[in-house]
Amino acid sequence: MSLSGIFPIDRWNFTTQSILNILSEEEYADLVANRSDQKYLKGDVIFREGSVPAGIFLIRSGKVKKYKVDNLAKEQIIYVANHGELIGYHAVLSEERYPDSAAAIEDSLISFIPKEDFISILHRSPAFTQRLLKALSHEFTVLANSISVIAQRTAPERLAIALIVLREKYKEEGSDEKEIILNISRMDLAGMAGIAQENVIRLLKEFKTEGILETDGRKIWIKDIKLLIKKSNYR
Amino acid sequence: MSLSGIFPIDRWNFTTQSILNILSEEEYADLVANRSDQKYLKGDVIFREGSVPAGIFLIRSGKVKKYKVDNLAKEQIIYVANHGELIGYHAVLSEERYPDSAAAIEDSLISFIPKEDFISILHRSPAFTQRLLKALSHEFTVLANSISVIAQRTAPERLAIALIVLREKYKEEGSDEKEIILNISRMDLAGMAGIAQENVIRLLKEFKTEGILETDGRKIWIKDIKLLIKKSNYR
DNA sequence: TGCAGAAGCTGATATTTATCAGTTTTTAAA
DNA sequence: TTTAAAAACTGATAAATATCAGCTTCTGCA
Repeated sequence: MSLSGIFPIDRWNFTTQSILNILSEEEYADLVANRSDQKYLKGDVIFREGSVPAGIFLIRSGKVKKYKVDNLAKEQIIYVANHGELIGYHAVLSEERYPDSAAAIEDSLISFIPKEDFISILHRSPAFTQRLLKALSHEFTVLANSISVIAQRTAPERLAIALIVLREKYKEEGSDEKEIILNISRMDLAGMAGIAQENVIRLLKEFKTEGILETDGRKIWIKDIKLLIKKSNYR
Repeated sequence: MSLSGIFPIDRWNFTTQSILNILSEEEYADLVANRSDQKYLKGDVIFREGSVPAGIFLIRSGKVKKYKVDNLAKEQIIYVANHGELIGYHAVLSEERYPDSAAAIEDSLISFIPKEDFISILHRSPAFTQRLLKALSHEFTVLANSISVIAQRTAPERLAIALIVLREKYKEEGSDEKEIILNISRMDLAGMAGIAQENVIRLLKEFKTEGILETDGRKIWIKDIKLLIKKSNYR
């Protein structure tokens, strides 16, 4: 599933969206039996780096950024998780503290699942364990890819890549592709691409004059995905 | 296990060194029954990004870099694996092509294990599967950490961090700490820290005048680890 | 609807880092 | 032990990006 046959979009997504599908109805029911649902407003923190995990989170609706704050500097966004995805399970599995923080980038509904229930299903379902093993292995691809991009690409390329990836995440099933609107702060965009917020704005303006996108306040509407892919200089 | 109580060295290492310990003697014997051993000279490529995996590799002796080459640009080193570690298993587990390449950075002896044997043990030993799940989850910590460092640290800080991490990898059990000698090319150092090779050399010279290290040809001898940690500016 | 705070945006400047075009030193093979 | 190739190193310059200090426009709440 490559975007326009050029951009390897599968290299940018974890696959936790589908791992719960492998559970039987009964197993799924048991997994979520003791869940507690909570609404998070845009900007609300879900968990913080360094704290001890008590369970995992299932994003029912909304979008969540996973990020690290180095020293007192700006945030680096590691990943943007969408509805249907699990977050916070790494720390449970590795028996460590959270290596990163998570916060809602739009209003989100999120289920908390106690770690005991997660571990219990893991022990009960070898198929689920295998599926998780596969998902975690794929994450290596995604993260290695990010490392290489951040280290080797120029700022305009990184911003273009961030926009392409976000566009997929904001794409709603069935709706007209031309109507995809990114609703994300310049700060978060800067955190994703690893560049200064001021330069994000300057680059967006440049992209605008090149006919790649339109903006309206914080909203970004990608008009020409082919041009954007060209800008990203991928492959 | 933090270095000098400051630098979180555990954030830089995968844990595949110990995952085979969980196997029974019989399971281990079966895993390596059909292995083939091969010697790789410094610089030899073990597998290449994009190729189809046929098995996994166990590093018997030596050191291996895992890296990505973006477009035609320089290599970005994702990880340096030491003797005792497994490599190439992500692609087998995720049923994808290799997301990165691997090459020996010193003469190494490496066992190739057919993927069927690896998968077979995985199905046979739930304990091994759990251990692998834990190891893969820990990798998230390591890679997320790398992303944040590459995106947010200055060149001297990144080089200092690379040297600290390498020092641990070159530390031989039991030998005098003062005698640790890094034998690594400036090119590989540049690939690890994500900076130009010329600047690696300039920074090394700077570190030398500050009394942090000594060099002799390609060899680097870290004289003052405390000063180096200070240079890395960690925490 | 007015208003305050947040976020978006701008231009000027400083800083960092890469690039280029070499020279010198090291390494390993003949 | 010579010697050619590779790697280490140097200085000058260019390019990319961050920082700073401010202005403007949104946004949501009273």
